[in-house]
Amino acid sequence: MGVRERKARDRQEMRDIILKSAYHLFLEKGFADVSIRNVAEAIEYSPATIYLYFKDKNEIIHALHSQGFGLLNKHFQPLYKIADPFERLREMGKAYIRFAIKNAEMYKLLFVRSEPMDHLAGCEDKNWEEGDSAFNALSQTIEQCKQKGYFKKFDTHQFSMMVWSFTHGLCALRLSGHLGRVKEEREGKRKLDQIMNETLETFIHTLEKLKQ
Amino acid sequence: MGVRERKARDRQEMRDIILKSAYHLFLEKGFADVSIRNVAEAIEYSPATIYLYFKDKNEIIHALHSQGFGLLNKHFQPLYKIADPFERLREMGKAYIRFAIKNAEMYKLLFVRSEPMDHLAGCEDKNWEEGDSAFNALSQTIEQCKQKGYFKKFDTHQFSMMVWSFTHGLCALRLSGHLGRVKEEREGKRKLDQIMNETLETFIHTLEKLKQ
DNA sequence: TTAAATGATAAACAGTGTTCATAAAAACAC
DNA sequence: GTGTTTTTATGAACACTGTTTATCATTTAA
Repeated sequence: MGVRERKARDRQEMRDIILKSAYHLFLEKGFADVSIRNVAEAIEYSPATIYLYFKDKNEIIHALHSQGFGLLNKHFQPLYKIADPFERLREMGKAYIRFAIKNAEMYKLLFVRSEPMDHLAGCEDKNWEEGDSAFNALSQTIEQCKQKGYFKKFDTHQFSMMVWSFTHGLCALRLSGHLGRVKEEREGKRKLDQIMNETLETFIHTLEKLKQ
Repeated sequence: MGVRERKARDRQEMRDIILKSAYHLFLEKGFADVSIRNVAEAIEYSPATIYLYFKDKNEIIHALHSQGFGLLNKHFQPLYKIADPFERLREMGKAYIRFAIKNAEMYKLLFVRSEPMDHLAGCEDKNWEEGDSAFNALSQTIEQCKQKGYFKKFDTHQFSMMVWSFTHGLCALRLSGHLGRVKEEREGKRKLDQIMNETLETFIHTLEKLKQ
């Protein structure tokens, strides 16, 4: 009797429907403006029904959070083919920024909002595989750069933190609207995407000078 | 008859009372968990009264936003005495991070939340003096560094953007809880503040190598 | 003293996340 | 097939949120 299995399958299916609908609404209306009632209406169920499949709104957010990291890792995958580690590092920066701009709401969910991290702090024993996976990709690339003569005197972990901090900072300033407020941009001299590329290139350029 | 003047004074006084109370509540309960009704109760007035002094919640947020920049600029003021521009740059980084940690909710209001920037985008003609002031302090310091032989081949504005991106990224990751989730920290090897200092030092160290 | 303007508020509107008793449907035991 | 238990779904409610409006008291102006 596979009735238990079918029920488990049905349950997972329902969870997926809710998540998919919630994600679409996030993309449409932005993260802050989606309510449980919106999701319920979209899937043509009562709001209370959602609470049969998710403990609360945070659990939905966290589920999307996990999916988002999967998406980010997918964006990174093609870059692992790049043999030269420094070139790969540059392309990782570009890919990271592309991801942040193309999936703005998702990026905020992954790296700006603190709710998912708080939720994660609750279950402390559990490792944060998705996050570590992305960070390890960076660390490994930097380690390989070191073997090619870059950043020789620097600690790999600290250097990775620094690179991540810069890249995230650039994306965060862009998504929060602060980048569009700097004088030069306000005067319309440059487009936002151009500023981001130039700033990334400036950063990469400083790293380039750290060879041997 | 100074009745107009007195009324204007009373009005400003009431606005200050509301702002002060709102700020205290923000510090206590965090930005997201403060409502107009909370503020009203704290000052012992009806919620509707607040709307006589502020158009809506965003205007309160934006008023605090302005005050926050004043506070940040105050934190920077002592640093202008430092003669050596590179040393000043380092201390600006430290001061920025100190400010972000000590005034976490305010920092989020200033640099993470997008509402104040959206509100600012509404009145486009108005310059954003407070923000430019802080950014100019950074730009000038970097310009002076260039005169001392640092970053010679770099554009001042782009280089300033890069430095700001890094510093903000570090603070943002800390305040959103992402810094506490990196493997090394999860294993309890290092304290958060130590990580931030080390990462800043790593960054400063890369800049140091860009002399002449 | 009367008329107009201002200040303050209770009540209401439309929305939020969440809980709970109730009703319908499916699974199980006999 | 009947009766019982478990699962699934929901309407209604609770305690909130930001904001608006009609109403009332007070202060200013004529």
